[in-house]
Amino acid sequence: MPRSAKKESNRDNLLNQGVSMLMRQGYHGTGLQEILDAVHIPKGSFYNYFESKEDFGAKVIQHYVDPFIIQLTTHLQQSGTDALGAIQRYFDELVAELEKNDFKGGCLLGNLMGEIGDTSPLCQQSLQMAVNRYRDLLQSGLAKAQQQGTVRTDKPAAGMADLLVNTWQGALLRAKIEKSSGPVRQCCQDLLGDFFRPHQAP
Amino acid sequence: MPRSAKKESNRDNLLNQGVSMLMRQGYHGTGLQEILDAVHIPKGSFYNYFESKEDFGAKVIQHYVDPFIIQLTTHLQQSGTDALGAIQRYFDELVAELEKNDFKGGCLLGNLMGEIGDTSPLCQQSLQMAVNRYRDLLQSGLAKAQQQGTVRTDKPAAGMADLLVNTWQGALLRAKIEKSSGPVRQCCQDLLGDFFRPHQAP
DNA sequence: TGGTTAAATATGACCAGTCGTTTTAATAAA
DNA sequence: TTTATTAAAACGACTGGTCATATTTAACCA
Repeated sequence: MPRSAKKESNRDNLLNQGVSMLMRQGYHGTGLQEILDAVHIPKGSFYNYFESKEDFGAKVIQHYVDPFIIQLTTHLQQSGTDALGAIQRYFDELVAELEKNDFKGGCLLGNLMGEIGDTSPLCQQSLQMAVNRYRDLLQSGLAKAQQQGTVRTDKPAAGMADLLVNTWQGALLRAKIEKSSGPVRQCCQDLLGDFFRPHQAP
Repeated sequence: MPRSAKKESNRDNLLNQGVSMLMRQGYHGTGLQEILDAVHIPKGSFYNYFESKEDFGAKVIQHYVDPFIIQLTTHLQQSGTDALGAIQRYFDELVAELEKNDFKGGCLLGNLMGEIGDTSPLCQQSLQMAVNRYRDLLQSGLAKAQQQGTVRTDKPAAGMADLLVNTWQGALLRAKIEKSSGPVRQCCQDLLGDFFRPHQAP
């Protein structure tokens, strides 16, 4: 294996491990040693891949959000005539995975926004970008649903996307401490199934 | 000063300091030494007041929520004929304080739910109780508003209270990383000003 | 092509400092 | 004096980060 490929592989392993450990144990609750042990990379090598723990955290945040963008994009592309249904099915998948994980972890973005969102400038910027990417995609999906007549048009799609993201985050926190998917299911029902629907039947 | 009184005073100082430091820096991001220095209590004395850091965290959570309960209760009692208005004014005060603090900290409950909500059983239980107390009070306020005709009655007050709490938490996280009160203002507008309102004008 | 060297990368011992907690000694109350 | 409480020192483990050394790669000239 060429050297640069191994470096990339190591880097990727660190990021993947970082995602799962930072999500479950938090930023300050996770030591570098713990992550490095898990992927069998020596302590001294860490700083060949990342400038600092803070830099690593910022990169982990970016790395985290990619799969979600892909997942939601796929749903939106697959169901061309029913964007709202695509969004609903996407969130259903998230709920299922949350239940599979016994409500542990939740969302890395939400957890880190709370923990270091206003103490680490690097991570703050990374969180901003990640959340905005996600919100923008959701917004485009809701706009599509508006055109299709399944979502009310008297409110801007941007505002609804923000509301959906925020409520989802809050519901995830509740789900975490209640060990129940009730809050996140309620979130989807209240917003996608009620608030976002057009007032008048067509 | 009698001994027991001083002990209570020390205990209270530790809790107050704990609230502000845990809110700003998180649980694992705050050392006991830091808290003890701030209130001039020797390190060795800490375990006379609390069994462990985790126990301290759980007590801090309980201590945190009391003022909010009082504040909201006061608003609800003062404006007897307009419960919805009381809730709105209460949240307006929260927004104002958030702005005063430059969007730092946010909500201790939200931050700790994300950071240690599923790793510390003691704190998890304390978080559950604190959030439930708050949610229940909000629910009673919304139920009152329903009786007064200012809030829709086709949805249970309990569900709306949960939705409000969750959206507020998520909006606080967003406000924190965007350094803007936009998200929390939007939260109040969307829910209290729109979603919770009766469908038909009277 | 083969051999040499310089640059790039990987490594683990080690740093000073801090963590939460425990033990022990001093102090105050009874 | 006896008993209970407080405080100080010390504990081992661990923190993020550094650095000299070892190893590998690539560039060069013969």
